[in-house]
Amino acid sequence: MIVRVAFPMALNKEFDYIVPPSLEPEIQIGVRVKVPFGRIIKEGFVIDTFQKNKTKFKLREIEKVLDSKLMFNEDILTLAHYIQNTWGMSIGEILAVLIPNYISEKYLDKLEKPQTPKTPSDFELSAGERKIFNSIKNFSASKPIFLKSLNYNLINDVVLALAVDAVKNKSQALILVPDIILSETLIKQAQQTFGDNVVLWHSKTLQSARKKIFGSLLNGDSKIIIGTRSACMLPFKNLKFTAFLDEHDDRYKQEENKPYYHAKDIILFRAKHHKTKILFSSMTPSVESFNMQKQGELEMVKDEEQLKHNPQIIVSEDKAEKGKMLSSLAVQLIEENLNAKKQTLLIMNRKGISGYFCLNCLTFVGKRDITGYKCPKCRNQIFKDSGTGTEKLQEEIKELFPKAKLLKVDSDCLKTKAGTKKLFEDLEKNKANIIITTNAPIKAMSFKNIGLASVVDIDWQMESSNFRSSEKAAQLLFGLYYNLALNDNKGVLFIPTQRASEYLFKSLDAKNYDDFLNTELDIRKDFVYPPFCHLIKIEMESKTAKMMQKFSQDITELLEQKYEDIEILGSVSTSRKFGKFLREYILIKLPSRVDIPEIIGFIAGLKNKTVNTKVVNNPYSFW
DNA sequence: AGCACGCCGACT
DNA sequence: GTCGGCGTGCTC
Repeated sequence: MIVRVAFPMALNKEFDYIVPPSLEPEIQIGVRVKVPFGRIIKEGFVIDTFQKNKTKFKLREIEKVLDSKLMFNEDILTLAHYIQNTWGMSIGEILAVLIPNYISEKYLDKLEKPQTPKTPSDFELSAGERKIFNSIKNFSASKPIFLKSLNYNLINDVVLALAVDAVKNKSQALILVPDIILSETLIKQAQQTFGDNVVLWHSKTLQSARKKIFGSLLNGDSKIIIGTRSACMLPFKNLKFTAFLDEHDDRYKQEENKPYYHAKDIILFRAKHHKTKILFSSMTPSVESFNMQKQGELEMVKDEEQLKHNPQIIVSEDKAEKGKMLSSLAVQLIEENLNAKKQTLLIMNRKGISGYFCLNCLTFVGKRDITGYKCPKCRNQIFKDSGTGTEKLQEEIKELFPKAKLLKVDSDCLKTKAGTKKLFEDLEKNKANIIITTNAPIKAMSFKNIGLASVVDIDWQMESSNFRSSEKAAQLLFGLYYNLALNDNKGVLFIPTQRASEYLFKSLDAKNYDDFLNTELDIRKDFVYPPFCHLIKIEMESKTAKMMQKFSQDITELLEQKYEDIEILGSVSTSRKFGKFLREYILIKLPSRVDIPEIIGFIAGLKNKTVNTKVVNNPYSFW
């Protein structure tokens, strides 16, 4: 017998070996083996078996079979092939991601018969919720369903009811959320109803818990998994339902580490095998989903929520004084809001610093690499940064409103349960007067006391080179607007901008998100951006600008020669330096989703010693 | 990706 | 002489 073995290394090739007759009974697709590889012995995954040598090579023999239980099944192998073709990684590397070393044989041995699911206490749905639940249930699994609603409680109730309904038949349901800490309400509600059969999966889930979850899923237990994006790759046995809450959230795309997958693509692929019903929900749908809806690729279910009041939206071109962040109108609005004993929410995303101060003599030394740098005045080597945008804003607020209770929410605070809880309590109990935050957890926070919300640096967000920047800005602004509108207390949304004539602000002024989506879609079509083309990004990193330039020229020429109908943008340089490395990227526009594996493979083959590359299919980040 | 071979310069 | 720099080529 011959086996095909995939090694967990960045080599897009598999290797065949002879199985000595004594080991044949132990061999199956899904076990790991020890084999001679060149001069060394390596561990690899058996991904195929044959009777005859299909290669021109003289094969060597495997040395040892490492597992008596399967480490992966057909479903996971199919998924691995899909990931390889779509996101470009070797099968062995992908399997190493999908089947981490925490599956121990011991644990798999202990598996029992599938547990019989506990009967959930019947889910209480209101009449309106029941209607929506039924209409979603009546759709077949052939198209994803979009639940458009402004009511978080309704979405949670309906999604949980659908999940509970799906697992009744010895199957599994997955509820994906962008952020686990901000999904407390949903999790508590799920646990109350379904107890131990609710399982949480996120980056901080402990190894011991992961072992249990893996074993349990492989065992086919009925579970409702609530998790962040990586949960889409779990070894489900019979996944009958998947929900994407806040489907427009970019955190469903992984771009830092390989594989650079999008959870939606993974689930859409796996759904074919599992016959999974897919539900997207959001109050501000992504442009991609909106287009799918227009193309008839989505079933639409709308919940017509009555807004409690109609917040005033002020889009203002008033400039702040030089060196200041707040215009006089902004100051006036904050003051009025303070007098009305309501909370002010100031959102600011700019994290960059403008430079460094010498800690000894307070000389400003500008924005520079301070490693080993000495202060020109006092030769001191210790520096402090000038503070981020939010810190400057904080100083300005303190000066203007010394009596106001100020709460600064940094992204670190939102990473911990305690920090998030404290923030929500402070908001709920009206402990803070002015809240400054970098990214607003608007979905989970209380707007009960908020009378004024403002995004201080929306222009900066929109100036980014990301073609999705308008969309992201719109989702933030409309999200704020809807949340203000869902509360009784006559909140005001204040947007300082120098681009008030942009279509985003026209749609915002008209309080019409669909209008924004329509315009945005037209623009994407005119300029040929997704969903009207497919993008591949090649990131390059090099110490020398010359090598990088040559490499990007070569790559562009080769691609243009080889493929018709493609457009190549760039290279785009970035001011960001990583140590001594310069970074640039090239964007490739493909007319449709054709030939992606081929192109990714082709690019991967264009290696250069002095230029490191990273190829990202369907990129979301552009620095 | 690893790993070895092999061809060069610069040290005990 | 030999230690080590990295360019090249191969692994079933």
